[in-house]
Amino acid sequence: MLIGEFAKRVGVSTDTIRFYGKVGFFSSSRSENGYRHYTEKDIETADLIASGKSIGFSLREILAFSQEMADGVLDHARAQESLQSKINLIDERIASLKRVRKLAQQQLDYCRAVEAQELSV
Amino acid sequence: MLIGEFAKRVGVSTDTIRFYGKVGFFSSSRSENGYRHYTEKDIETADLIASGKSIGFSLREILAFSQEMADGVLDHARAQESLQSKINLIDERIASLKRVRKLAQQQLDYCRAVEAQELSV
DNA sequence: GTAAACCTTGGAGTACGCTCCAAGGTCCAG
DNA sequence: CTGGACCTTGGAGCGTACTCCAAGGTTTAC
Ligand SMILES: [Zn+2]
Ligand SMILES: [Zn+2]
Ligand SMILES: [Zn+2]
Ligand SMILES: [Zn+2]
Repeated sequence: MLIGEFAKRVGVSTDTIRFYGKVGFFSSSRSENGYRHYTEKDIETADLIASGKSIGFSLREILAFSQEMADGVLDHARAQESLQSKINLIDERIASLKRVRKLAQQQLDYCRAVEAQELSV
Repeated sequence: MLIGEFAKRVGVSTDTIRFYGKVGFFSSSRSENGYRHYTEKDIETADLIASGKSIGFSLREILAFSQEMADGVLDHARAQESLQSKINLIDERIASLKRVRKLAQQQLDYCRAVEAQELSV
């Protein structure tokens, strides 16, 4: 499919798609008139970009990750090491999020308690 | 304490501290010669910035959050609503992280399986 | 054959979060 | 009173991730 349809399907602008292409994502095949072509696999890549971005990875990190997902070319030891370190990073982020969540929850509880006290006085 | 000592204690550059100050963080008290002063409370703020950043919040989001943490001035209903929405956002991020973690884990398992098969052939 | 709806490139501009000057004031030790 | 280690401001520059625009080629539809 062409860039307009592709962009609509993945929910971003055509400019953004071209930008991702420059970074190194997608199959980069063109028809004779120069128009970019996108496949279902590119849709999966776009979904991975969305996921990665939503959890705070940079486009370059996501690119490296998606290349490890492709595997086959890379040697297994390297790919496994990289995937494992990515998993460790994710675990750290989850732990961080939980810490901040706890902080927010405590503050929320505190705020409610103060409010209740104010109302009872 | 002065900016140099403060920056060292929180582990960032003095430029970064001044930048955070411009954004709106810290107590912004100065001595007569114009030097910035920082307190233990500012250390806590800096820690909050570090946590917030590590989990993908922007400085403005962290600023809003830290102001809600201060509370007292704001009305309770508003503060509670905002804290709750922040907790919901954190929960979404945790869910996203877990999804990507699962993807990575599957790929890792797959990579190991392929490697094992290659060795046995 | 021309209008509309596509596509192309390049380059400029934006917001964020720094980072690095330059030029100069302040403070303290010897 | 001079050197060195602080501090100040302002402004430039940078990497990331877009976003917008101008100028122009292609395709399809009437
Ligand atoms: Zn195609
Ligand atoms: Zn409250
Ligand atoms: Zn002080
Ligand atoms: Zn493998």
